[in-house]
Amino acid sequence: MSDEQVFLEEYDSSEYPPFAVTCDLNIFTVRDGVLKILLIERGDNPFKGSWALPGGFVNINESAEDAAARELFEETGLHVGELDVHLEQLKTYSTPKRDPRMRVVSVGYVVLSANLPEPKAGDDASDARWWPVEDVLGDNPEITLAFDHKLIVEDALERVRAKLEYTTLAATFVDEPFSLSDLWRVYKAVWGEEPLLANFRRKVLSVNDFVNPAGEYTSGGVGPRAKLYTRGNTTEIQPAMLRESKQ
Amino acid sequence: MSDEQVFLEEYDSSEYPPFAVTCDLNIFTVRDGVLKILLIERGDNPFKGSWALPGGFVNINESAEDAAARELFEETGLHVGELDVHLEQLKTYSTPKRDPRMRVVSVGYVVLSANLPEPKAGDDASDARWWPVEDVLGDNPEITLAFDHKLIVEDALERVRAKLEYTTLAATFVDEPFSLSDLWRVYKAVWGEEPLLANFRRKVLSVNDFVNPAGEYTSGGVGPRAKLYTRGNTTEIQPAMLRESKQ
DNA sequence: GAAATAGTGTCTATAAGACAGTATAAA
DNA sequence: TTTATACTGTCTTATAGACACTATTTC
Repeated sequence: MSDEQVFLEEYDSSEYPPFAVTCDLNIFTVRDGVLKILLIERGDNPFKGSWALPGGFVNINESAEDAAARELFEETGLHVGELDVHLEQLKTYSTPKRDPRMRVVSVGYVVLSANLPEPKAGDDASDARWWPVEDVLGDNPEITLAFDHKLIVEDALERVRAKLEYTTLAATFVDEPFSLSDLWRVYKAVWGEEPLLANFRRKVLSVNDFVNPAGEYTSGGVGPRAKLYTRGNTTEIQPAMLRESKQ
Repeated sequence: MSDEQVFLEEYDSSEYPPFAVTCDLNIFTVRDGVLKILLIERGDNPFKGSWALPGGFVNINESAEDAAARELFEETGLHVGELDVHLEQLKTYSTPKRDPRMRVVSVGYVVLSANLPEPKAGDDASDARWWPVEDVLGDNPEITLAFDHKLIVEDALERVRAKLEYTTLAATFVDEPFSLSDLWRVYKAVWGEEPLLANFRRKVLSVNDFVNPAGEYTSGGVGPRAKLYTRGNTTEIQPAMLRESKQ
């Protein structure tokens, strides 16, 4: 046995402070032109009756990313790796009293996905539903967030807003095929402000492989038929498309 | 006692997997026109003789940020809150076998600071020194990184490079007062490419309150006296100053 | 025809890339 | 006088903002 192997055999890890590690998922979708986030009403203490981000404990033999992907599937049926599902790490939250039960460090994640269905009630939590992000972060008295989850949602929203500026992630929010107006409504919903549609069209079409013509057109509705597109393979928008509030 | 208080009194947290939580610091400085990172040679197993990021265990009653600030002070004498010290969370690393001793989740941080002194050897680690980042990430056989620290340094470097594009953080790398050429050399060292000096000057001076004239001029050296500046209060550069490789 | 929507074209302002050119100080 | 450095100016190009305008479809 090598020196290092002997060391590891004899190593006693019990002297270090034990933490629980969890993941919290900010799952966003755009429905009816509104940015929404999936929250779960807590059926148990602590924070019984408050709303919380979906998530859970990281198992001893999995990474936080794996735990996040697992929880995402359990909660929504979505698989990471599908083209219209995006998962990324947000930030880690570790203030000592953030969970009154025990010492918990939580790794936050952001998930974007196209038009997700209404969650079926009574799965494992007492209630799960899509909330408009505006209600969650505003002063809607119907909803109180558990733990430090309001802070986490604030960080997640800013991350998503910023990412639409310099990545093509907006396209993960729409079902294929989509029109440029569909994509424009995503920006409108996420940013809470509307780029001028004519300039928006010019920008999107000028970014190579942001969207590709699907060869189809819309039918029905008022006005001319809109050309439909599918998602391209480019991930970055260069130069960025800036929010008005960032200029 | 309230329902929630009773619940917390009776709560048994022992059923959840115990993790150790650490922080790892990527402490960057620019010395002699070269971007350098502080590494510590491991005197003990595991990875004895390899180089590792400074850091340590998060205590049960402190946040990961507090632990990072504490370790930074222990390692360098720097206090977070000083004007030329910047600390920010990078990312959390949690793959199951990343530390062979035990299950460790590590929160990575990035620290930027002006021209730091050579660390005094034989503090608590067997050896501590500034390594050129290029050597650390290149194939210099003199240096092997412990754990997944090479991956962490790669992420940290990309973070710092990106941040110089859209923030004024480059100024935390220079001692006050500084000339525009000093600031330009920071960009050159971090990016590994040089923006055209004339255009760089125009850009920096066009960003309101990026730098402020100190009213002084350099003395000595070849050529005309350079005007000196101090750091301004603006944190964002809008529009960003892009690397050539990002265009 | 009115209204909503899809899409085009153009004028202007801003900012960056490229680079020429002037001035200053030390060796 | 040569060399390195500090700094200014200008021409061109790329891009975004603003907005007018045409075309198509439903009611």
